[in-house]
Amino acid sequence: MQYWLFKSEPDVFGINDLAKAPEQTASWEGVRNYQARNFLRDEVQVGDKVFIYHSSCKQIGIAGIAEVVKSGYPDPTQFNPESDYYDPKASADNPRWFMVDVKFVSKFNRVLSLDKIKSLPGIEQLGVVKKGHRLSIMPVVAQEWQLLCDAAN
DNA sequence: GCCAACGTTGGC
DNA sequence: GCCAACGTTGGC
Repeated sequence: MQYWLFKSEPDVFGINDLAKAPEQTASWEGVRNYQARNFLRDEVQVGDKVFIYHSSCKQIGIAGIAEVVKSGYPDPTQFNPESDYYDPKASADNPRWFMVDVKFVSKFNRVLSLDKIKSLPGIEQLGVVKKGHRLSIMPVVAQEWQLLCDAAN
């Protein structure tokens, strides 16, 4: 079992949207970055826990927790010319982009803010605190996960 | 809305 | 395969 952090813009899809989704489950579609794609395709597994991180918004930080309920499979939006995520170079035989399904687990009483996260000793290796780190899917080690959960309570 | 940092593209 | 130009991300 591994831990992850998924970034999202709450204006597009945030922790509340996940909580309100049918069966509180949603496809994590639209990831268009190769390194993040590789995580989704090869490493994210059913049962893994995921921090939902809100970016580009008023309250930046970790908003809650989700759990992976389906591991990597081709993201259908890449085949849909109507979609913002359409990729003309992708084909059904040779899909380029992958996604997983996640289910809502919990929402923090308050967002664990980026400022607070940065202030935690021992968190220096977490991608999200590094300047210029733009990866939207990133691994979190168990120690960091625990630290962040403690800080959220 | 600014801008630094980063990823991707495409000409050579 | 280099690298400049361009587009995007994301905190501020």
